[in-house]
Amino acid sequence: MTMEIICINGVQFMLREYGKGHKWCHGQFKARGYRMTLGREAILDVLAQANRHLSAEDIFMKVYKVYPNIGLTSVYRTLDILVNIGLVHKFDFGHGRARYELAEEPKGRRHHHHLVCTGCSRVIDYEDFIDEEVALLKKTEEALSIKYNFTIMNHLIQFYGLCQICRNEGK
Amino acid sequence: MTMEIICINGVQFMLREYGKGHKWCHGQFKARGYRMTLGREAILDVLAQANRHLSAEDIFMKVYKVYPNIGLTSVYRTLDILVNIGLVHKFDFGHGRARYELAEEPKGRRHHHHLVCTGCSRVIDYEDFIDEEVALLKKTEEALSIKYNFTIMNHLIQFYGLCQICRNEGK
DNA sequence: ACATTAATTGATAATGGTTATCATTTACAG
DNA sequence: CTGTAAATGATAACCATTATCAATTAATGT
Repeated sequence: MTMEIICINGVQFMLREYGKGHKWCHGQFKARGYRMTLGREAILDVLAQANRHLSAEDIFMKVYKVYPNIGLTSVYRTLDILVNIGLVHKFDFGHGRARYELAEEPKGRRHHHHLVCTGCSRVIDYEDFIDEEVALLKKTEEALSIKYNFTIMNHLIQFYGLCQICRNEGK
Repeated sequence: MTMEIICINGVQFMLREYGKGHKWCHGQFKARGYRMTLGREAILDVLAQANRHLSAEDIFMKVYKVYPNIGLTSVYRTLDILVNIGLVHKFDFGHGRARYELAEEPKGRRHHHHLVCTGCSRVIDYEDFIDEEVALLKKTEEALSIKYNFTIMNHLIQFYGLCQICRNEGK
């Protein structure tokens, strides 16, 4: 893992390279006229280290531990920018709050889909696609792009049902 | 289309058979200890006649025209029951409000997936699956069921991107 | 380094979809 | 017809998200 020291507002930061790392994120921000701040840096850090889809409040609390000046509003604002840039995916499992996760998966995590339990709200990620599945998905996206003249940027695939525990409770 | 007259609270109602029709819905309600009321009847009617995913307020307004006694609260309550029974699917396109549609598709409509434009929030339904797609989806569901011991009841597949209009505006 | 300026911030209030409360009404079994 | 628990609608509460706005700050040019 490569490292680099940068300096924001007089404070030194280590830029770790998770996949397309922070350095790259900085570039993306800058290129679009956004400024890099301590808060945004910390939010990116939290997202990069998370291994689950976090809610805005989850992110706020994690950032707060490291940077207590953070405000919930800024978390929402930054997430909004990140989603628009395409760096972050925003999901909704129907539990009343949105969930966010880095589009470029750090730590070797890969793209995954979700199994959502309608009983206990648990969400299981699975990423063990069969090659056939990936190939067909790609083919489907291409066909849809052409047929509906629609540029596909991302997809969301969720299976709803009951996990083992909830199924047994239903007896 | 078969018809049948029933009587709720002294008022006559025609039970139309949309796919698994109202008669069947009544049975589902009763079997679970719920009562059939004018409001619920009207909500089912609206859902059966809708050809797009409606929000709770959409449904409220449509029902109101036919049954002005309806309250928004009851719409939410009934939808909640219908979702739990499995008669209605609840979607969230990330626009701040949930969308509902009958699981058993009336009027010959079939199961479909969504193209969601992140620019204008438009939602395009498509139901022209390739046979291959259906077959693989089924296979995937079976594999996931076994691997994660998870009973799959439903799935949600959405492709996010830009429609023609929004893509051109982005220039 | 320093000054300038517009982007960013956080505290606060407002918004809006959904849910809880509760007294009244109503479906329906006996 | 009656008893009773389910269902209702009006209202208030809830909670995630957004808008507002004065104060702060990152980045640019000097």
